[in-house]
Amino acid sequence: MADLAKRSTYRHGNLRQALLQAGIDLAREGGPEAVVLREATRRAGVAPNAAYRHFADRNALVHAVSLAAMAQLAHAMEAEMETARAGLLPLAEAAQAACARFRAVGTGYLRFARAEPGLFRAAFLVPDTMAEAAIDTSAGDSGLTPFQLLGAALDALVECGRMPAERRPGMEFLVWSSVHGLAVLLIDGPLRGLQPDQADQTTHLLIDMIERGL
Amino acid sequence: MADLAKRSTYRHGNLRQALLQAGIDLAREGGPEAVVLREATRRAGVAPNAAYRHFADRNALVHAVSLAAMAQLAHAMEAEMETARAGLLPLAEAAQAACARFRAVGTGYLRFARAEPGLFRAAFLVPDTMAEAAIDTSAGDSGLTPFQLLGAALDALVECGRMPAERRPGMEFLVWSSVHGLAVLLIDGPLRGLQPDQADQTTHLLIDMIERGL
DNA sequence: TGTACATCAGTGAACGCGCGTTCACTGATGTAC
DNA sequence: TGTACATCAGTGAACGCGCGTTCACTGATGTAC
Repeated sequence: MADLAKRSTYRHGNLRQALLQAGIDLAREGGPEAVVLREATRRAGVAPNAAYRHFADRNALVHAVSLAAMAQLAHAMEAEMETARAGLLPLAEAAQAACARFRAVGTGYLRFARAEPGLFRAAFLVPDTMAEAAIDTSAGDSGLTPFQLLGAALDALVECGRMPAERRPGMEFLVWSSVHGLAVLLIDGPLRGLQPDQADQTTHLLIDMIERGL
Repeated sequence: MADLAKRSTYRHGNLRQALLQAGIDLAREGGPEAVVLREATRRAGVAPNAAYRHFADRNALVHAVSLAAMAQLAHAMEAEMETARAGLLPLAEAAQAACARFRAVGTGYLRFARAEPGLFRAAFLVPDTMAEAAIDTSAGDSGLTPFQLLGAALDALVECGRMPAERRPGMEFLVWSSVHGLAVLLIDGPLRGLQPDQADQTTHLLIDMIERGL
């Protein structure tokens, strides 16, 4: 940040934060495997081993970057939901609002994946083995993780009768799979050549298909 | 293969094939980034630079491995389709057969991903930028790539009236996304902790959801 | 059928690279008296 | 208010590692005469 240039003599001040930010930048540019300890210290203007005052090893830095990336994903989804909410007529019925919210969850997810593919990939290192790791510091302003945002949107669909309650259990995994798959194919996979408007269109069609299948 | 041990003096005989096989083994064990030129030559019992007689560079080897992995994926899907076909009653109607075939495509895809996660990941380096790269040497016995197998299964669903024709265009991308996403979440992502039977169950539910959404 | 020769698949040694990590250190800062 | 001292964030040099790749070479094989 501003600190990076300012520092002329040593005694850095906020090296941990500077290293984390450098790590985030690296992940943004090249995904999680591009988070290289030495490069992070270079960007922070510091000797390579200084990093070990703040992170146990490279893995600890990557993990911190991953958590930050997950939080950014949550933010992007929240922003998309807010945009969708604001676009509704004041007296929209509950069902319409729930649908719009659900679509915004998916749209926000895919928007972030396409805008920040490196961070998106970095975000998916963190849940160490279980989906239960959703209770994390990887939340957005609302305090919810991306996974929880999706769950809440599905709950709303059930409440307003837009989706049968007996299908609700486990449904977040199915919806998540669908949206995540498109994200991966778009940013890493064989669909990476698609034009932005084609990608938008495909996103729209995918969410249509999911809605039909709820 | 057998050659690997047999070779005592040099003049290898089939070094290209041996290197490719070693590369496939490496990808199986650790994904595409584990395909290391030097290790492949070690396994083939040959000096590191000997590889350059048969592959332009490391990338060329990885690419060949990736094509082979894609072909194995196609094989797994074909096998699953054959199993499904054999399980039908002799006089099953077309709609039932088409559904079974469609489900087998998805099930086979996910089965391969879970059985061979390293190869599965390696397979997805190959389509260089476009989905058009589907016309490749990455086909199975039927001569069809995984992508084409899915397309054919969808065509059959349209023909037997199980799916509206106007939704057919582009549908393979949507179905592919859904199935691929679950594969990624199961092998790399937050769902990697699921028990095999839970994964089976989720696979089943996902394909149910897709069928409803066709 | 025998000999000279070109080919080219493999050898062996070496290169430069950037990485993560460890070591013994130094000197500015904050604290106790 | 001034001084002695412990703390600890950063330094500088070095390590071993495995990688991809290049070089000049050698010697078995297949071919032309």
